[in-house]
Amino acid sequence: MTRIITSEDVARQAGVSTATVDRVMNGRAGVRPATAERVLQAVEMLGYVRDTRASSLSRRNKRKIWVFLPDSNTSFRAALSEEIEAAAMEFARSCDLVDVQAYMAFEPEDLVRSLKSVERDSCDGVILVATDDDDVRSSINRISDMGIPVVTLVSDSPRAGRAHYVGIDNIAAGRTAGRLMGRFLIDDRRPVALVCGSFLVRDHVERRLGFEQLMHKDFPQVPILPALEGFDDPAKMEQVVGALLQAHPDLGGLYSIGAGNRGAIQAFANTGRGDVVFITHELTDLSREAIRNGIIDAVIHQDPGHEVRSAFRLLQAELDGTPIRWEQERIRIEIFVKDNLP
Amino acid sequence: MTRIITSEDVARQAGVSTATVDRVMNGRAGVRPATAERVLQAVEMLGYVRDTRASSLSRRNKRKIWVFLPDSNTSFRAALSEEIEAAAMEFARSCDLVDVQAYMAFEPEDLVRSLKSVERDSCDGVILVATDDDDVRSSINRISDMGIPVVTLVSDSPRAGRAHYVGIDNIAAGRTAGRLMGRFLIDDRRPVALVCGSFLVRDHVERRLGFEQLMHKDFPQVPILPALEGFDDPAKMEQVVGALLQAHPDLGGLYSIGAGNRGAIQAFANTGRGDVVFITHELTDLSREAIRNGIIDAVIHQDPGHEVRSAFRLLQAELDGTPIRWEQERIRIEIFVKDNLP
DNA sequence: CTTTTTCTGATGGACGTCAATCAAAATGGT
DNA sequence: ACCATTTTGATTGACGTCCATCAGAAAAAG
Repeated sequence: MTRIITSEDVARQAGVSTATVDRVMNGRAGVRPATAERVLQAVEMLGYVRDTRASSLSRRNKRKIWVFLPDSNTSFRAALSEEIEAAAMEFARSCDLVDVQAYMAFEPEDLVRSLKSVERDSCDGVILVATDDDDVRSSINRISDMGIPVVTLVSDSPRAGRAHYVGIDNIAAGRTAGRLMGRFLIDDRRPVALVCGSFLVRDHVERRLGFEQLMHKDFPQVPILPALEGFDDPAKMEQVVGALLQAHPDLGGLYSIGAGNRGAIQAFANTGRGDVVFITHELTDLSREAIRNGIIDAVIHQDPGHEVRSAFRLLQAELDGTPIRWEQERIRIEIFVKDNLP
Repeated sequence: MTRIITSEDVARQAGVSTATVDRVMNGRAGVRPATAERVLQAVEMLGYVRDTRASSLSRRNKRKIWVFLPDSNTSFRAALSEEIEAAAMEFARSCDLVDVQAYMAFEPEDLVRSLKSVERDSCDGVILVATDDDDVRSSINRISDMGIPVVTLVSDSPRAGRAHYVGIDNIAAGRTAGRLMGRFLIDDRRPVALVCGSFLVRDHVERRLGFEQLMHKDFPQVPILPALEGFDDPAKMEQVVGALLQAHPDLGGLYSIGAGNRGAIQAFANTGRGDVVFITHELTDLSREAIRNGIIDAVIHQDPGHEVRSAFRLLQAELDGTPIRWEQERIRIEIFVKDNLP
C-alpha cells in the first residue's frame, strides 16, 4: 500500500527540521508565523496525520480530564458514572481522570462554583453535564478561552463556546415519543398525559415541545392533558401518576419525560391499567423489566456508554488536532420495544 | 495514579527476561510450558495488559486482512463497501486491507472457491458475510484451524468455528417488525403481507419466523397472507408488490424483509396507498426519503459502519489477545421512524 | 555594526513493544 | 560425561513522536 507519511517527510517537504515540525504540530512557541505556515502547507500537501499511537506513547504526562456531573439519584446518572469509570480504564494509557465532581442538580451556582477550580496547569480537558444558564455559559467560556476544550454531555449549554455537545436532540426525541404515542393509541379520543421532571429543565422542555408539536400536527384529535411535574423523584411520581390514573379512567397514554419512573411503574402496577400506552426515557434495569411485562410500551433511549466514550474521543481529537469521525460520534435516538432489547 | 505495568515488571516477577515474556505474549516457540505458565501467572497477578499502541507501533509488518462480500447490488451492500474502505483508513496504521473480494451471492460454491486462496502466510484475519452452508462452514473451519481468526459479518455461519459474529439477531429483528406492525395497524381485520428476498436465505427465514411468531402470538386476529418472494430485485419487487396491492384492496400492512425496496416504494407511489403500514429493513437514502414522505412507516436498521468497525476491532483483539469491550461491540436492532432519523 | 533577542537545527533520550541475533545455560539421550 | 538439542538471557535497533538541550543562525534592536 501507500507509504506512511511521517513528520520527517513533512520536515523535508517544508525545508525545516523535525524539531520545528513538532513545535508547530504541538503549538509550542518559538516558530515564526511564516515558517509555521510552510509546515502546515506541507502537512496539507502530503496529507500527514500524526500517529496517535506514537504520540500518546511518547507524551511525557497524561492528559488531565475533569468531569462534572449532577448529583441526581437516577439510574441514568448511575449508568453515566459507571461508563465514565469504564472509559477511564479504556483511556488510562493516555488520560488521567483527575476528578469526577458531583454538583447539585438544578443549582447552576453550584456548578459554577465547581468550575471555578479549573485551571490551565491542572486540567487539559473538561466533560460536563451542562445546563442552559448564563452563569454556566460564561464559566464554560472562561475555560474554553484558556484553551481547554470543553465537551458537554447529555445536556448542552448551546450558546457557550464548548467544543462539542455529545447527546441527543431532545426536540426530536420528544417528536419520536409523540409519533409512537399517536400510532400506539388504540382509541384516539382518549386523552394523553405527559409528566416532566421539571418545567424548568431545558431538556425536558424540549422533549415536551417536540411531543406536543407532533401530537398537534399529526394526531390533532387526541386530547392532551396539561403537563405534570414529577421532579425526577419516584415517590412524587407515584403520587402524581396515581392521581392521574384515578382522575382519568379513560386515559389513553402517558409520556414520562424525566426520571423517577420507578414510582410511575408502581402506580401502574397498583391500578393494573395495562391498556394505557406508557412511553418513557432511558433503558434501565427497571424500565427493561417494565417493558418485558407490558407496563412500558416503548422506551426512548440514549446510550450512556456511547456518549461517554464519544466525549472522551472528541476531547482527545481536540487535544491531538486529529480529524473526527462524525459517523461514529453521532448519538442516536434509540427506540426500544419488548422485542429489540439489547 | 497507579503505575503502569510493563513487560519488564512481568519479567522480573516471573524471574525471566523480557525476551521470554515477549515470546510467551506473542505465542512464539522456544519456551518450556512450565516457564510459559510462570509468565502467564505473573501477567495475571500483576494485571499486565500489553500496550497496544507500543505493540502496533513496533510490529514489523501490518496485519493482512481479507474481506469477502457478496456481489449483490443493494444499497446496504454499497454502504458496507464504503464503511470497509473507511475502516481501512482508520486502521491503516496497524492493518493492511489486502483484498476485498466479491463472491456471487446465493452461490456458496463461489464463496468456498474464494476462501480456498486464504493461506497462513498471506493472511492474518478474515472478515466475511457468510451463509449457513455446510461447505462454507468447513471452509471457515479450515481457516480457523490454521490459526487465522474469522469474523462473520451481517450474516452468520453459526456452527462454524468463527471467532465472532457481528450482526443482529434476525429473529428478534423480525419480532420487532411484527410488534410495530401489530401496533401501527389501524384495523386489525385487514390482512398483512410479507415479502422476503428469498425463502432460502437464512437471515430472511429468521426474520420471517420472528415476525410470524409474534403476530400469531400477540396479534392473532390479524390475517397473515402467504409470504412472497422478491429476490432483492427492484423490478421484481415492483411487480410483486404491485400485484399484491391490486389483489388486496384492504391490505393493512406490508413487511419487506429483504432488499429491492425501490420497487416496492414505486408500487406504493403508483397506487397512492398511504394507509398501508409499510415496514422495511435498512436505512438508505431511498428508505429515508420514503419514510419522510410517509410511504414507509418504520425501518428496522443495523448500522453497517458500526458493524464493520466492530469486525475490525474484534479481529484485532483476537490477534492481540486483548480483552473485548462487549458493550461497545453489541450491534443494536435500531428502529427508525420519521422523527428520529439520523 | 554591534548587541540582544528570537528562531531554527541537530541531537539524543525517552515511551513500551517487537523481533532478531548470539551466546550461555539447561535439558535429554546415549 | 559427552554431545546434540532446546530453552533462556542479554543486547540491540527499530517504530513515530515528544521534548529538552545546546549551539548556531537569522532577525530585530541599539
